[in-house]
Amino acid sequence: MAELKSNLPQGTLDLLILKAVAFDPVHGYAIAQRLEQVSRGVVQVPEGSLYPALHRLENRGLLAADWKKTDTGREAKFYRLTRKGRKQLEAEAAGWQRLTEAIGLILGMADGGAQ
Amino acid sequence: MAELKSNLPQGTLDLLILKAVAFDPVHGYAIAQRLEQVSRGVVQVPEGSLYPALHRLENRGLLAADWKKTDTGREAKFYRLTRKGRKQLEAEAAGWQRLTEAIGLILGMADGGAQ
DNA sequence: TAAGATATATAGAAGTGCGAGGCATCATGG
DNA sequence: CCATGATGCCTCGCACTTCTATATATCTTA
Repeated sequence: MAELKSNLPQGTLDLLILKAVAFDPVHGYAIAQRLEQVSRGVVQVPEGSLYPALHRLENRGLLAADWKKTDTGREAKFYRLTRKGRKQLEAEAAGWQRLTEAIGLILGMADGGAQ
Repeated sequence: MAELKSNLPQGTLDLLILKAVAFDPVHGYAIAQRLEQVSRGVVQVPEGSLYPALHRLENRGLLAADWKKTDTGREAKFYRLTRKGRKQLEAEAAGWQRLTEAIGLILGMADGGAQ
């Protein structure tokens, strides 16, 4: 069994959370599930990473939260994007794309070809 | 000026260094320049990140180093991939691709469609 | 009443990146 | 002859994030 766990690079989790919340208010537990589902299990978010990240984003004013009832009738903290958070999401998404393109260039370097 | 500094996500630097060294032995200073050039300036590697990373990779047995003379006649530490390092590079490159695809799926989620 | 899924939270450990500094050599030009 | 800038290596310590482990509580089902 090789390493099937795909640890998220530092800073990436915030972007994913912002994106997961962008559509409609969701509570933490569901965010993790949503990310895992959409990424087909590649992205996994342990709770010890998720909740500190949510509080971080809330403190920075990128997320806001309200307590509501879930479908199952339990109280849960539903997070939503603030205006600032949406802006941040756009910026981070663009930055991510720039970065992946740049790294793509590097990984595309010939390493067996000529020079 | 917005944030023009492109911080590398944690763990990515190792991959880039391994790749930069994969073709031929290079010394640290040149690795940073190579990465910056190929990525068109998006990836920047400060020395405070570079040298600790090189030592890390050497200690893990992924890189090996020899002192040689550069074109300019100066002594420099040339790093090369070990067999283990090459294997690691392949694994990390594959992992990176899996990850970017997964994140691509997430970022591709509709968030502004309805409502 | 026990188990398992749902749901939130914190503490501590571990790892990484980066700024700031220090050292040394070589080429250039005043 | 000496100052400057580019080359080239290195370490210290802060800051930040992630993960493992743990604690708590509710609801459903058996």
